[in-house]
Amino acid sequence: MRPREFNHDDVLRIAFDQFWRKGVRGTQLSDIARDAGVQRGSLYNAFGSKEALFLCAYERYAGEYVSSLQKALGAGTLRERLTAFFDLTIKNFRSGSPPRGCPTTRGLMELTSVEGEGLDENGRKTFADLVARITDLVQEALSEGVERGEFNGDPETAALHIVTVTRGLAVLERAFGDEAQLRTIAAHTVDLVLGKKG
Amino acid sequence: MRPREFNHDDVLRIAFDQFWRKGVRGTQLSDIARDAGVQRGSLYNAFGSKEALFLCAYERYAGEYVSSLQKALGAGTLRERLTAFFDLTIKNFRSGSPPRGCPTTRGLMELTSVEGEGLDENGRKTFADLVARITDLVQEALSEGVERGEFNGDPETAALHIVTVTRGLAVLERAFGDEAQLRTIAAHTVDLVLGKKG
DNA sequence: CGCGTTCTTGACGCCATGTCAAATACTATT
DNA sequence: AATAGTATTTGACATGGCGTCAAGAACGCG
Repeated sequence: MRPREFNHDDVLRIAFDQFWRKGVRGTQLSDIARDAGVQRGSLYNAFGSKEALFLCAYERYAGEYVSSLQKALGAGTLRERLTAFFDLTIKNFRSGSPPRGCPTTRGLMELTSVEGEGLDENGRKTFADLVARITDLVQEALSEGVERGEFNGDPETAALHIVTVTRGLAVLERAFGDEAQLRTIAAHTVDLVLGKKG
Repeated sequence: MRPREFNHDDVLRIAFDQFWRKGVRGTQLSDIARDAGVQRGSLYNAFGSKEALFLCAYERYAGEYVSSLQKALGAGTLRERLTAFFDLTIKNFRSGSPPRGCPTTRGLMELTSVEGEGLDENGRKTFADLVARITDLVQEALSEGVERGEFNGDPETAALHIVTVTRGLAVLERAFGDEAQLRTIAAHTVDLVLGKKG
């Protein structure tokens, strides 16, 4: 069989970069094909559709993202962990030039626009998985905090609340683009969850 | 001059309904035209473009939405007000069949996908305005709460936090579609802001 | 009663997605 | 080493939606 003439991973990286910068709708497969030095048809052959390519590229990113969050949530006091978690989240929203926003939230909203259909449901599941994985990481940190007496409350509910705030931050970033505002909200959230002095 | 053969407001209602159900991308102007009994060309003549029509339809909705939130935030104890605010927010996400999600968040994410361009910036501003208006309403309720001794804290920061949670709820609704989960987070947020017993 | 302005109508161009068949390049088999 | 088989590449094609435009239609006004 004839071998691929392009590197699967390179294409995913290039595609993700474009999707992140221009959105799914704003990115044309011909752009990705040009940047990757590949014919459009080859992308269809390899991935099936634009949305499938996006999901592949997205999942590749999601793995890296989750492990960086895991690292942030893994060391120090609970307050330090949560602070590092929010810092990384906000930094992620505001990296690139211009700030790129949150790929997760954007992708979810873009792909689940159409009601009740195949690929959209696929996309929804993919994004829901990521949110669930992040929630689990936060919950784990909170549970360890309970054991160490740094937190008393329900880790499950608190984790949901924290993750909800991060998704909300993604929307506010998109609406206002004000990093200081995001940091204020994040710090306030940590204070609310742990108590002012923590 | 020749008079319009269609009712401006009717078209906006029909358009908004479609955009809400199927998203901006998933809605075709021909659908709206058919449902409204209007030619596609007339829509272009009246509104200019698909995205402009969406923004018109959206602004029409935003006014109604904000005033319903205002009503929810205007009576009872602070706890009752915030609870009513979250109830209405969640009910709004979950109304229709299937649940339609949050038009604000969805629209924002869909329209601001492409970086740095005219209409997208327009859309961003429109949505940012709505979020700001809602934040103001919440902040006002909190300030009144401070006067009445029902809340002590910074109304501005707390309002930002609460609105951030509502935007996050919109994302979680999209991801999981679990109304009970949304209600848990909302109740938890009210407890955090006002104190458990409030 | 016509004049001008605005709205309507339907055909058109454009562009992006997605499809397909033929050509191609490699592997495995004999 | 030649050949059969398989997967990939390639470029042309079909489809369909957005947006444009010129010609016609309907009304207010002089």
